[in-house]
Formats: sequence, structure tokens, C-alpha cells
Amino acid sequence: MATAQTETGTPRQRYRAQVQEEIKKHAWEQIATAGASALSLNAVAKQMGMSGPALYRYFANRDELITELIRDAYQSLADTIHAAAADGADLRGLAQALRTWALADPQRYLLLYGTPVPGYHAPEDTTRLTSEVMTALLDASDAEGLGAMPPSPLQEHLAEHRGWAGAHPADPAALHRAVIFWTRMHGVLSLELAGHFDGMGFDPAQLYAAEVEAVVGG
Amino acid sequence: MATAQTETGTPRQRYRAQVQEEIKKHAWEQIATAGASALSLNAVAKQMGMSGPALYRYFANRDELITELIRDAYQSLADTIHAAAADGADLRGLAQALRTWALADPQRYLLLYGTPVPGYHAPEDTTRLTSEVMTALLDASDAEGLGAMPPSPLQEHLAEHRGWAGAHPADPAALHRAVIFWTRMHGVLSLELAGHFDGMGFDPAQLYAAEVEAVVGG
DNA sequence: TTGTGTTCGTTAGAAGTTATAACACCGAAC
DNA sequence: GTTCGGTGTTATAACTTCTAACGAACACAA
Repeated sequence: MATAQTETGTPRQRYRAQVQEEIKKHAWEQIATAGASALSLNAVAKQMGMSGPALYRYFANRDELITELIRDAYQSLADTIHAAAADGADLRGLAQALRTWALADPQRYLLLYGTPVPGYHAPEDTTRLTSEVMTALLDASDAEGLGAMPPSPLQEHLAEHRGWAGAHPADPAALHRAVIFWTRMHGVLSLELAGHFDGMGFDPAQLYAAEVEAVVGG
Repeated sequence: MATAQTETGTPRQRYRAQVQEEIKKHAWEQIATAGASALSLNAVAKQMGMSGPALYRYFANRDELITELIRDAYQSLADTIHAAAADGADLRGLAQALRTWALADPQRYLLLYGTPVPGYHAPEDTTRLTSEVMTALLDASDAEGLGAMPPSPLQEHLAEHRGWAGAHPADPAALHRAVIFWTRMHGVLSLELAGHFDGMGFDPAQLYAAEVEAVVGG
């Protein structure tokens, strides 16, 4: 887990890890209420009873702190999906786990899949976590008992460009299913979290459920 | 169009509208390269050879400028969709127009449909533009020659909560089709614009085309 | 043509931000 | 016990948004 290092090393290292965790905790609280763009290192420091510049002993700058938060968010998502998959969840189960995770902290989801800062590039190890999630998705998309996926130009194209699937033995139909699972669930979730369904009256959960069935069933 | 008022009114009003347009032009340039969160009124003023505070004669604050940009973006999107519909475009044509519009200026799309500022609420007239777009979408979704949409719990639910469709006479299947057109196209577009497909190797255009066919055909 | 008032742009300044530099201190190791 | 690395401090620079006060330019009206 993210707090694993808190219990190892010298007292100095333990203290350092502990303070780092507390900084991230307060940063998450700020992000949850005002969004990532409003995250203020000064405000975090004040909340902790420290002076502003003290935080720079723990994070080189604002970007590094946010990068660390993104890393933790990816880890949390990967843990969630992995746990669901380990519990034997099928595509429906993964979809449910994903939605619950997203609604639990909308700004956390948007930090990963919302508007990116143009210059920013994700660190190397987040791509590892992403491909872990993708593997779980491909496993569930390659399972038995799913609706038919008639051959299509897209499946052919995906089969020819399957580098993103790594060494996963999923067939073209499963590649297709995994991709549209991702894009369709994200389509509903991101619009819901951004509040674009707010005045419309219908229940996003029912739309989400219908989209899950559309992916699972065919 | 947005510049209509530039040519009317007193010389003072004309000058004012002209400066306002120029401010917005420079603001868009900044947003396109660095994102909306990095928009600096001071930098815009400098680019125009003015002092920072001078801009406050034209926009009360940063939020008001951004709100105006959002309004213009909605207007541009509505114009684009409307023009396509007037040209007789079907659902496929609208999808093509939407994608072209989004790729022309990714940050403009993300300003409308990306991560929102938690406190922010869209002004009244943007909802008018949104419903204009929705009407075009419902028209195209209610047309002849589209694939079958078998009855579903979601269609029933949408038929019971169709306030967002206004007085449009679309049947439940068309309501369903319009909604999933929106969410699925947004799902692919937003992930593509955010760069989440970047290292994956496949062509987002082919995925988009396949999703269009999935919505049109059934 | 000569007021008169509105509008515009300026500088000055307050309050906030990120981030660096120099200094003091405290604790751990030798 | 002394030394030394790590931590937190204040001071400071360079930004940001935004307000206030002043001067100048312009439109309009007597």
C-alpha cells in the first residue's frame, strides 16, 4: 500500500514519510472541494501548522506533489479493479467497481481522466499501472458467455495494432470489447461527474447500466 | 455571429467591442497552448501592449472572461452542428462535424466538456445553446433508416424523464439513441484529446467511426 | 467654440501565489 | 560531547488577480 514505507527505515525516514503522507492527505481534501487547479501549497502548509516553504523539503514543487497524487490515484484505481477481478468479478462487476470508485471521489477520477495540463507527461510507472488495469479488462472481455461481436474493420485494425495489449492472448473481438468498455464507461462517467446531466432529470446510473449491458451483450 | 456587434452602435461601443474581441483572441491563443488554467490576464494585456489593470475595463474578472470564452465556444459548436444539419447531415454527418470541430481546437472542446471548476455554474444562455444542439441530435436520431433499437428499461426511463428533450416529439428509441450518441462520441473524443490513446498504436479515427456505426446501426 | 461628463489607460498598491536563499535548531551518529 | 545532516524558520524575488486614484482623451451639448 501507499503507506508501506511509513513503518520501515530510520526514525528520520519514518518521520519524513509520515509528513509526506499528511501533506498528501490535506492536498486531497483541498482537491476534493476545490479541484486540482485550486491546490495551494501555502494553504496546505497552514492547515498543518507549518510555514509555506517547509513543504519544499518534501516535494520539489507543486507539480511533483500533484504527480505523486496522480500516482496514488492510479494505484488506488488499479487496486480497486484488481480486487474486484480477484473476487471473480466479470465485466459487469468491473464496471460497478469502477463507477463506485469514481463517485467516491469525483475529483480523483477527473485528475486521471479529465483535462490534462498540455505540457505534462505521466511518469513511467503510471503506464505500468494502466496496463495492469488493461490486463484485467482484457481478461474479463475475453471470457466465456459474452454476447457475439461480429467481425468489423475496427477489430481487424486493433488486431494489427495490439501493442497496447502487451502479450495478452485476447482475440480481436475481446480487444474491441475492452476498448469500447473503456470509452463508453468513461463517456457516461465523465459527463456525469462534470455535472452535464444535472438538469436533465434522468438517472445516470440507469444509463450506465444500459451501456454496460450493451458492451457485455454485444 | 460573435463579432456582429463590432459594426454597430456608437464609435465608443464599436471600439469597445473591438478591444473585447482582441482580448478574447489572445486569450484563446493562450488557452490553446497552455490550457485554460494557465490563462493570465496580465500576459494577455502585455501581448496587447496594455497595462494589466486596463483589461478590467472590459471584463470584471478572470472568471467573466472565461465565461465569455465558454459562451463563444458553445456558440461555435452550435453553429457547427446547425450548419451540418442544415446541409442535410444525418447522424454520421453530425458525428463527423463534431469530431472535426473538436480536433480543430482540443482545449476549446475540453473547456466545455473537460474538468469543471467545482464552484462554477454555466450561465443561462449556454443551456439554450445546449438544447439547440440537443434538438439537432434528436432530429437526426429520430430519422428513418436507422437500425433497430429494441425496447429496454432505459428507454422506458428516458420516456418518463424526457424534460431535457423539451417538446421534441422523438420516440423513446430516439431519446436513447441521442443520449448514447452523446456519451459514446464524448468517450472517444475526450480520451483522444487528453492523449490517453497516445502510446497505444491504434487509430482513434477508426474507433470513432466504429462507435458511430454502433450508434447508427443499432 | 467652449465646457462637461463619461470612458479609458495609467501607476500604485494590497493580498495572494510559487519558489529560492540564508539562517537557526534539533536530533542522530560517531 | 561534538559534528553534521535534515528540518523549519524568516526574508525575499517574481509572479498572479484585482482595487483605487489619477490623468488624459474623447463625445456631446450649450
